[in-house]
Formats: sequence, C-alpha cells, structure tokens
Amino acid sequence: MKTPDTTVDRLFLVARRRFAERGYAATSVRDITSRAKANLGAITYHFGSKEALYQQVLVSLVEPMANTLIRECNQPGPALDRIGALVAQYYRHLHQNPDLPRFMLQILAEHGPLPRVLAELQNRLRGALVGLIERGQREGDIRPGPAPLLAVSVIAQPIFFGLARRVVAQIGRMDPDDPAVVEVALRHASAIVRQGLAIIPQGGIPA
Amino acid sequence: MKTPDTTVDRLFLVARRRFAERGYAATSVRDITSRAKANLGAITYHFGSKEALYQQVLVSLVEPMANTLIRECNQPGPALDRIGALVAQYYRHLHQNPDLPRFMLQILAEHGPLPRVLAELQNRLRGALVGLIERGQREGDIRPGPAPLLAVSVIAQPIFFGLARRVVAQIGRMDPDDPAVVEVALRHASAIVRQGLAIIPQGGIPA
DNA sequence: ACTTGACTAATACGATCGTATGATTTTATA
DNA sequence: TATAAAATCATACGATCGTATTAGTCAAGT
Repeated sequence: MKTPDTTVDRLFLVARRRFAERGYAATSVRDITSRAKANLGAITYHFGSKEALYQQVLVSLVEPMANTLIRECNQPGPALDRIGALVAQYYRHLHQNPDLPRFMLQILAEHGPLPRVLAELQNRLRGALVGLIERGQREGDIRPGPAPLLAVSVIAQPIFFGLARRVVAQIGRMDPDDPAVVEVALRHASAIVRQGLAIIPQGGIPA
Repeated sequence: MKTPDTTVDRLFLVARRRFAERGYAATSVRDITSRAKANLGAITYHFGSKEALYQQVLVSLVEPMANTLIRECNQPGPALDRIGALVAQYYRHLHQNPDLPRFMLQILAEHGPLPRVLAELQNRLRGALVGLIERGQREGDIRPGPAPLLAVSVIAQPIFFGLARRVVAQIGRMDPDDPAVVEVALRHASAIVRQGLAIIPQGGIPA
C-alpha cells in the first residue's frame, strides 16, 4: 500500500472537510494549506487552482454515491422494497461520508445551473428513481401521483437525516455516531418512506 | 403608506436576494450596494456592518416563519390534521418567500453553533412540533416511534419542496409559480406526510 | 558524480475585500 | 430662509484573497 499521507492526500482531505464546514468562498487557500501543513503554493501546483480542487472534491463525493444508488434502483424486486433498501443504503452512505450532506446542501442552495458533471449525475439518478417509482405504480405497490414529486419526497428523508445529526444529538442525548442509534434512525426513515408511498388498503386516511 | 423605495429598503431586498443566491461570504458589499444603486458606504451607515445586515435579513425571514408554524402547532384538533395543515402552511410560506429555503439550507449546512436567536427559534419550533406529535401518539393518531425523528421527517418534506422548485421546473414542464402547480405539490407533500405518520389499520406494510 | 524532474518553500503581485474618513448634498425643523 | 440633522458621496486604508514567480531541496536515472 502506498503511503497514505502525501501532501496531495492531506490537501484533499483538509479541503474536503473545510469546504464542507465553511463553503467554497469562505475557505481560503491559506486556511487549507496551513492546516494540511503544506506550502501556500501547493494547491496551485498539485491541483491547478482552488476551483479545480473543489470540483475534484465534489465529484469524488457525489459520483460514488450516485452510482451506488443508481445500481440499487435497477435491481429487481418489489418496488417498495427496493425503495426502502435505497433509503437505507443512502442513509448509510451519508453516514459513512459525514462531509457529503453539507456538500449536497451547498449544491441545492446554489443558484444558477449545476456544473455539468453534477447535472448529469443528478439526471441519471433521478431517472432511475422515477423509473423505479413508476414501475411500482404500474405493479400496484406505490400510490398514484406524479412520480417526480414522489421521488423528491423519497430523497428528502435520508438527506435530512444525514444532516440532522446535529439536531438528533441535541435532542435525545443520543450519540449520532453510535451504530445502534444510526440503525434506529435508518429504520425509521426507511419505514416512513415506505408507509408514505404505499397504497393504503382501506380509506383510513382522508386526504 | 411610506415610500417603499428608500435606500434602506433597496439594500435590504437586494441583500436578501444575493445572500440567498450566493451565500454570505460570496456576496460582497460592493455587489449589494451597486445593485441597490446605493453608495459603497451605505451598508455600514444604515446597518453598521455587512454581518449586521445579514443577521437582520436572516431574522426577518426566519422569525415570522417560526411564529406562524408554532401558532399552527398549538391549535386544537386531531394531531394528524394539524400536521397536514402545518405542512401545507409551511409549504405556502416557503413559496411566498422564495429566498427562505436557501437561507434554511445555508443554516443547516453551517458548522458550529447556531446564532443565539436562531437556536432559540429552532428550539421553540421543535418543541411545539414534538409536543404535537407526542399528543398524536397518545391519542392514537400517529404511529409510535421517537417523536424527534418523526419531527425531522415532517420538516424535511416542505423544505425540500420549497427547494426543489428548480428540479420540479426541469422535470415536468410545469411552471413552479403557477398556483395550481403549487397546490398539487402542496397536497402531495401534505398527503405523504399524513400517510407516513399515520397508524396503518392492518399490517399491510411490512417493516 | 551529474543531470533531470518532481516537489517544496518563500515571497511578491494585483485584485478585491470590509470599513473609515471627511466633504458634500439633501431633508427636516424652526 | 437659516440651521441642524440625516443621508449620500468619493476616496483611502489596511487586510486578505488567489495565483505567479523564482529559488531551493531531494530522490531517482544514467
């Protein structure tokens, strides 16, 4: 195995953390290089520019996530089960990559068009999810309604829980890193989504 | 009625839009003052500093929203109905204040403690919502589970739809400002939350 | 041993940042 | 209309920004 602590590695890791914590504009090259114990010019040298480093960090976070989820969407099985698994998977992924939720929020909060790479990933992911939901609707698993809207509802849950770690920690004297706590929250999110999307047998729930 | 176009008003409005679009750090005093057709020193003169202007914008957006929702939480009636109404109200509020969702995302994405004012509002709102959910659980309206987690699930929906306007516009050749479209999305979000939180009569939905 | 290429280091540069300053203009009050 | 207060203005200042420049270090390749 290569030495895992080259200057490039340190820059990349520190940049990911700082961009996540403070955003692109509020994170200076000097902040990153000094924390990474590298020279001021190191980012320009190794990555070309601050902007290029940011893009690289961004893609390195978003791409594997999107690919994982798209793969999950395309597996066989009842649509509702797949969506439950998808939410759980998404949740786990966000939890294993604590910087990712903040990046996703930053992306969502952005004004103007997404960077090309991200837009393409987003389209593929949305297409896969919408396709899955529509299949569920055809097969009678999932309640009727505009599939894109349902897709937004699905995605909203794990993103928010990945984010709400601070909130969860505040609330319930629970450690948001405790795997047991993670599992509880995960099961909860998955169950809420499943139930929200399902077709309820009787008309027990008025509109 | 006072003239609605003083320098202070223009600064405030432009600042709100630009902070929402680009964030605090990426929005310069010069950007705001020039767009507001005011002098460079106008922000310092009228608000004290850029930071003070930002805080003022933030509070002016978040406070009325929180108060509206807290009032909604404390009204009588079946808890599930109240939550459905709450989501609808929240959605409408976000839609009437298009800058608000981005601010909320920026707040959520922030690292470190919230500003005092916001933390207090958040606590009050969460308390009201959790209380409402717990009441619903006692009264048999709402499924069991940790109320704070359910509260996060509830809040996630309207925030995401307020945000996903861009996504919705991309997807379905719908105009996200068309009141009819708004109403459809709103009803959808409200219904999803209601169904997700409800107690399902039979065990039709496996965990 | 010498050269070459990859990397690190120190510093400088121009641009832009938020704010301060003092003059000038506008507005309001007497 | 005279005068005080409020607001606007042009400009300057020091700090910090991202990047360029140039020199120095070090390990392979020959």
